[in-house]
Amino acid sequence: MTTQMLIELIAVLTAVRDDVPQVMTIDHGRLLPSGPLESTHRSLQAGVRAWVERQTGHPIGHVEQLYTFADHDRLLGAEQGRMIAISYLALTRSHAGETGWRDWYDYFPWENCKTDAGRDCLTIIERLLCKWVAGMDNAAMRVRQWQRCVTLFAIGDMVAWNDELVLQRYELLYEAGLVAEAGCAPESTVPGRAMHHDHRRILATGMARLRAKIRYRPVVFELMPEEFTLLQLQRVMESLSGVHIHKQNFRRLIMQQQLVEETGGIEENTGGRPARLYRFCGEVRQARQFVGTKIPLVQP
Amino acid sequence: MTTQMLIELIAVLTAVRDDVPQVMTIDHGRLLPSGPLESTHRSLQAGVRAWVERQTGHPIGHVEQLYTFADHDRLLGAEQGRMIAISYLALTRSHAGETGWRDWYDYFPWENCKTDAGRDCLTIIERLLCKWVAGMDNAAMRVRQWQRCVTLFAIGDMVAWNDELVLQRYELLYEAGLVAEAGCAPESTVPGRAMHHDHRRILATGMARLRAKIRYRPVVFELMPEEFTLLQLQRVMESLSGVHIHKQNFRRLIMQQQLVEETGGIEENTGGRPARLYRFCGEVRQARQFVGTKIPLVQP
DNA sequence: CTGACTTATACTCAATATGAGCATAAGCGG
DNA sequence: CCGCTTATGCTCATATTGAGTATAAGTCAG
Repeated sequence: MTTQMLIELIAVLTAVRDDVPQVMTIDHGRLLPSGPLESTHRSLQAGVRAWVERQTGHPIGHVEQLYTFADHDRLLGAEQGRMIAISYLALTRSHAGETGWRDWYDYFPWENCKTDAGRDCLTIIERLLCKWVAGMDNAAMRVRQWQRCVTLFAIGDMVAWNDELVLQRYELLYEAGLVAEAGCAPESTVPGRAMHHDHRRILATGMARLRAKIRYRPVVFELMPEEFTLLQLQRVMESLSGVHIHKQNFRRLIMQQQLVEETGGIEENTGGRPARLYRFCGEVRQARQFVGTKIPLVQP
Repeated sequence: MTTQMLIELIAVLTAVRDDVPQVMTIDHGRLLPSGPLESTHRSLQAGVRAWVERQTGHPIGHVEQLYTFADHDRLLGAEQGRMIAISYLALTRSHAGETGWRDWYDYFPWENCKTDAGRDCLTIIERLLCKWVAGMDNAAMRVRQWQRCVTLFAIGDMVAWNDELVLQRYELLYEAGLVAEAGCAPESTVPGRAMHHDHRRILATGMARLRAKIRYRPVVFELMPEEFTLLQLQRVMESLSGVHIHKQNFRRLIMQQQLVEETGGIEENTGGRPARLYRFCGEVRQARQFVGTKIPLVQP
């Protein structure tokens, strides 16, 4: 009846360096840190921590579960039984000169619509999707799938770009055969680095979760240094979400939510007027544990 | 190295009957439908569907993953290996005269602050928590834990009740030794039915997820009949969230989001003026797949 | 048939939140 | 000094939200 199971733990470990969100990888950027659950692991989280630290030498902070997979793809041979993957999102602060870190947007250039490179990538995608839809037999199907392309990739500015749909966009590209993981020809592939197995898909899940979460929980501060200026905070939010923020409104919102307090320090190297330094209010966070970090996001 | 694993699938199957949210149970309300993942199951979701239908005879609709557990409690004997539980939230429509359905609030009476019974229960809890905190040695700990009680249970109306913190509240009561699952004496137990293992905790997870999700995704309609009046929709939202809604504002929000359309039909048995019947707009939902169902919730 | 009571539906109004921009401050390098 | 940068304070129109009033259209008791 019950077959033997192999449980794999996979981590999307994220940090921000020089305003660029990064993910920890192994195998030259082709795999996320991962390994089987062992009997010595006291819990799933402990197992994730153990594997990440063993493979990358990097200790991790905040950890939360993402998703558990057991797809057809993950079926091993009949003798070995089934494979189940439990994925986690982990956040951490600095990382001076460690290897294994890669930019998020090396894997998902189209998610970085703030930059010209991202917009160029979206132009390519739009063309390829158009071709994909045009090649369908069924007219109703064509309409339906084009509608999907339009909403997911905000084609033709009838729909606004939704930064949280990272996974849905990746899955559409996969279905359309435009990513290397789908086994397509290199010339019809969208820009962006591929990964082994379904690790890029898991990375997409983690990015989506983080983009969603920074909007209603003060998790950004897990990625910030102890002291920071408001512009630094804003740049981190922008790079994570891939969307511009109106500076004055951002400050207003952060201040009125009382998530940060002045340290009294001053950052001089701003390139302009010196900026006040702030720190995250851990105490207030304890008291009103469940407030959000609303951010005024603006379209590019 | 790797030990043998037993994967258990657990479902929080929810429906609404007569404006009361209900959960499907087995073993006289002491367990959620559950069973081991078998090699015949094509996927995890398929396994959940199979177990629920086998144990309850009820086919299920919308399914989404909740959480994967592998706590210490779930460690089997050294020979058998470890046990992992993957829990799912499932939604379904009607259920005429089936057995196994139990009210949510039989297990979590304090979550139903709309009713007098719920408010009475909260009074009892407040007293018991007060006693629990008072019995602590460490003064700093006393302050910290009382702060936690105040925010989670909205004691003393400095903090507003947050209906999404179902799990956090249950965990606080567990820590305080006020629920039967914590192995406490029956006389110092908070009202509410217990369950075997950690199934009540999993139910709390499902309730919290659903309460959170109805705010930003049109999932309520999975629980509604084909046609309904706006008051019926409102009552379902209220009973799920356990919070009152301002009637006129609710209508305004639902209408302006264009989530529903008139069927042309009229419901006569309202006890007052007859009401128009509506249906969920599936087509619009397809087009703008990712809009939310904002609801204007009001404190009691 | 009338009046009390129910629910349905339309509309108003004030308080707040949000998006966008202006203005001034305070550093830099020439 | 000027022109550049970023920081920070403030205004203003608009949108969203919370709360209430007003009216419509049924039921039921007498």
